[in-house]
Amino acid sequence: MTVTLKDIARQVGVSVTTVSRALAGYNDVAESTRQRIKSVATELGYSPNITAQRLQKRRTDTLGFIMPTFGPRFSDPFFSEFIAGIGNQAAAHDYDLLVSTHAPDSEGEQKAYQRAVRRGWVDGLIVVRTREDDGRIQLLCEHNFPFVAFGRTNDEMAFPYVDEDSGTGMRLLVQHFIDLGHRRIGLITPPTGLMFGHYRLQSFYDTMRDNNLPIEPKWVVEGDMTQRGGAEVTESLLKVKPRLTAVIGGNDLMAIGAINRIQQHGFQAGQDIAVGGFDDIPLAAYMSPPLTTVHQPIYEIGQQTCAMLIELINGRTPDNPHTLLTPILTIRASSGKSIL
Amino acid sequence: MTVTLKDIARQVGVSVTTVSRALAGYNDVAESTRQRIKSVATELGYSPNITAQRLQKRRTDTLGFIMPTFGPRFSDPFFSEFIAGIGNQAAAHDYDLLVSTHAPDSEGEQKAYQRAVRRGWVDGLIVVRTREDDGRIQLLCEHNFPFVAFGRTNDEMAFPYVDEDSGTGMRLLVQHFIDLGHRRIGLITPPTGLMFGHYRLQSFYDTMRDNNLPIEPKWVVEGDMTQRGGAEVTESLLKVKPRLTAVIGGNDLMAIGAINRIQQHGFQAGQDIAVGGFDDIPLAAYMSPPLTTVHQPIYEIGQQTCAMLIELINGRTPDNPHTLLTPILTIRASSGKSIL
DNA sequence: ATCATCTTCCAAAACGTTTTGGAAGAAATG
DNA sequence: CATTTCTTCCAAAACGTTTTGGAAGATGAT
Repeated sequence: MTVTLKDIARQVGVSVTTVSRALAGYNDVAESTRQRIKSVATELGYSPNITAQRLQKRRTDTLGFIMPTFGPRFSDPFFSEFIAGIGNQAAAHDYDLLVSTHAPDSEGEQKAYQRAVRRGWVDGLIVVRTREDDGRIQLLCEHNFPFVAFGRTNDEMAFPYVDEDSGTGMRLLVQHFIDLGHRRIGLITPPTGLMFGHYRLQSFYDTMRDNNLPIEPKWVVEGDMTQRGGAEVTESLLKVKPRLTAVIGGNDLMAIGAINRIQQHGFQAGQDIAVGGFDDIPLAAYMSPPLTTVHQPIYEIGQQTCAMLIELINGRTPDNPHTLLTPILTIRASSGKSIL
Repeated sequence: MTVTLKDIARQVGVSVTTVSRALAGYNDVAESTRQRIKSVATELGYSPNITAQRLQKRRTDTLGFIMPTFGPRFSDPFFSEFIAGIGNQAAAHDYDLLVSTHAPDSEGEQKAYQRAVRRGWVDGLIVVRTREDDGRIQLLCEHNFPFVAFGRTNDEMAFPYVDEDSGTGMRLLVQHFIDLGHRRIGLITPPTGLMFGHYRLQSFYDTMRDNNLPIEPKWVVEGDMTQRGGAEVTESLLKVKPRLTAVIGGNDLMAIGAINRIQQHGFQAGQDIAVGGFDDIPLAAYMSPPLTTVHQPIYEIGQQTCAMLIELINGRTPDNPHTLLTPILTIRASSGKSIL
């Protein structure tokens, strides 16, 4: 039932070629013919078949984003903001965005990436939450498939990425606490294997050492990036003696979980125990107490990542294929006052 | 450079047809030939060109989801959970999910829908946040395009949807407050035009009336679904004399904004002023005070909506094209104790 | 009048797949 | 032996577009 070039051609009494070229705006078709063609086209309600165009052009004008979701049920404000960033950027360049969700390092995820590297599904991929020895990135590099990552990796492979300078972010946060007089600071790290967790953990150690502060192994626990997980592991941090005076969450959700558990134990977050987070999700400012956190411009990162990918796909080399964004420490009430 | 059926055919010394049918598992090709073909196929690393398949099959095996984002920068946990729901369901049925973001009722949104109804982009659409006189739904109905909505509309057009029973949800919440002894209850409504806002508002009025409680116009203000907006309009609610004893947010984010502003004014949410929300986003339980809210199973709604759409696309009539989910009131500390 | 140059058009190939409608030969049936 | 029925294969068409490489006629230059 859908109307094709052939239909128009028949009606106007001209070849398919001419119709195609008339509509595409080539100048080798008489203006009068073009007008007739155009009017018939709109009359019949013609619109080109996208799939056919794609087959012919051998490109899909589609970007892929495989969301690493932890657990089937899943909600992280990080992702809705990030998707908005890449989505808007993609739309601005007339690209579609294909999204699929898979648990990190799962079989489904692997299949999805293998499907992707076979040309013809999407023109390029956006990879987030890079991991140590990241199989996804190795695969993409091997197949020479266009992609841009949000995050670096430990391999020495060269690939384009945008990343926050997690190390600096952590340093700012820890130093802030130290400057307030804290000596015993706990840390809830992201799951082992995530690169940004690695940088943050490393920088946590470094900053403490640079300030000649010792760290007990018990001060560092691992969370799963959710508020629930953050709350649970906070239990063990609260058992530490002598008591920790500050706790840092590897992301805002875990920090929020920590605050929750701290208050359940009868302490005041921001007074008895200072708390800091990472990301500055929109809700961070609306917690009570409002959360001190390292601000990451997620939306902009999404935009930049996407823009870089589009450059890459179109054969241009991005001017800065290794963008490192310096984070800003946003101080709010949860870090409390000086305890000196 | 990509390997096609033709390459395999040439190498094996057989026609393209035979290769295609061998790989597709038809039984009109000798087992020995099939084996040779298969081994050559894997040897060459063949994978079918998806675009060509789509052109031939005249279906894209792709679902579309046009996310109504308020403002360029945007973050709502609702959406990441919803996307996870539809995404997983789509993947389970071997469908891809195409996501694009547009401001509600914007020109871009209109174009996106118009693009969609032209067959060939996606096989079906998922519509969320239905509106009064929803132009999107009218368009889709006119073009007889397969879609399923999360939410009803005021038109009497028949279309498949999944919806929460917002009216009942609001009734539960309001009655809960009334039972606790509240008489002056404020409401922050979602933006005018959103159907679920309409139901909630209506049910708010109804429940108050059924309890013989009057409502002052000043008790009802409109928010924009963000925590920030919720906080701002709470200002005017706090000016009401005699003082409101309870405030309901049209969604959790606005309720959180309200709590924030209430506490800035020196009141204790849950003690001086009770607060309730809608959605039960994962963070709701981790607020301080934890938020009393109407639980919506967003992930499941996403799954159901998607499953229904796939039924529809494949020509099956869903067994229940008008699913209404009964919400559950989740009582936490923010609604406080009885004030009688 | 001849040749070169525009202008306007189009047939055919191509993109990579699936499906249709047989054909050729082998095997089974009468 | 003559038919019928399997088995195994394939050429060609189809999906709807864009691009290539001209061709035919008109116009201009000499």
